[in-house]
Amino acid sequence: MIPMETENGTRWLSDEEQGAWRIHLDVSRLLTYQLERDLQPFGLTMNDYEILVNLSESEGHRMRMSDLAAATLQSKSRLSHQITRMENAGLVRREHCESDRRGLFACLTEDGWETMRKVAPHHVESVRKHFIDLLSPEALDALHTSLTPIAEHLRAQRGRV
Amino acid sequence: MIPMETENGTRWLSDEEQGAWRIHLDVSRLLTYQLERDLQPFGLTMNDYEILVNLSESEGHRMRMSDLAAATLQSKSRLSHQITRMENAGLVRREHCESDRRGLFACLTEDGWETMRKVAPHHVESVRKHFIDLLSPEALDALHTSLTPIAEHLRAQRGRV
DNA sequence: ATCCATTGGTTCAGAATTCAACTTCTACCG
DNA sequence: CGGTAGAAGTTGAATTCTGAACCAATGGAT
Repeated sequence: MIPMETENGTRWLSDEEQGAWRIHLDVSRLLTYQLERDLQPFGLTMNDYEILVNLSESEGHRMRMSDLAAATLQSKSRLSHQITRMENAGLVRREHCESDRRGLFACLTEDGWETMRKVAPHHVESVRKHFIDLLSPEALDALHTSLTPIAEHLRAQRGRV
Repeated sequence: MIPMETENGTRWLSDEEQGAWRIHLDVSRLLTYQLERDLQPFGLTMNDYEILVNLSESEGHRMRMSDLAAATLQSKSRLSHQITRMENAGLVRREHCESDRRGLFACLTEDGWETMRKVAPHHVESVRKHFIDLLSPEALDALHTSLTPIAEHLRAQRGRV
């Protein structure tokens, strides 16, 4: 399948390409919309949840702000605001780092941990219902295989220029 | 592959499932980040661009606000603000609808159309570079096939409750 | 030791987004 | 007809996000 070219040399998308692209866009938006919605009854956003996950999977239930920002693909600024909000909600606490006096840890509080334990099963159920369980194991595998290089490519671009 | 169960009955995700899920999340975020970035030099956001696309593909280069909101998966409120901004930027104009006096059309202006023609090739190139061209035709096809039912499912949920 | 370029993080102002009124008009029911 | 439920859009206030400017600490160079 050779990409169509036109006068100005643009390699426009074929119908198949368009289709794949648009469906990817749609799914990612619809999905975050739905997951967000399923999380709402617990008073959490996807953002909140993702931070809880990251913290609860880390040593000592804490992470350096920068690392957390990198892990969640957010700007430092945004994360800072986010953590402030979560701190006010009692889910998280800031702690100083002795080895580097500029540094701060975001630490899961007891409350944050409890929230996590309570919410996780529902979230997983939600992810299953709206995504995982709608894919055959082969499709899942194919997805993983074909998306991985893209993720790598994009991560590499990320810092650049 | 049987989903693992634990005491409380939660069907946690297997490693493969986790992997597929997380990569999907990452790709969709990294991708919008990158596309946004590639559009920035032209003074457009993805949102702006998507609206231009929708309008330029419609009869008479115009669409009813509601339809546009539905097509772009935004709330009416958000679209309204968005169109106001684009109107101020001269890309779009609001026009009354005679058949329904509540209704409004968002119409592409000459400027909007020109912008579209100028930017589209770059955007397509960007989509190719960061997504399409990194997928084999088979992968593309598989993606389309496996994502379509998900999109349908999510669209069906969308209105519900 | 002293610079100074970098890193880690916050803050502030401006822009975008959400959510809940609110207005106007339509359509339908009795 | 008259009344009213619902649709189409907008508005405004509160929240979140972005990007740049900023401060403080670090880690090398010299």
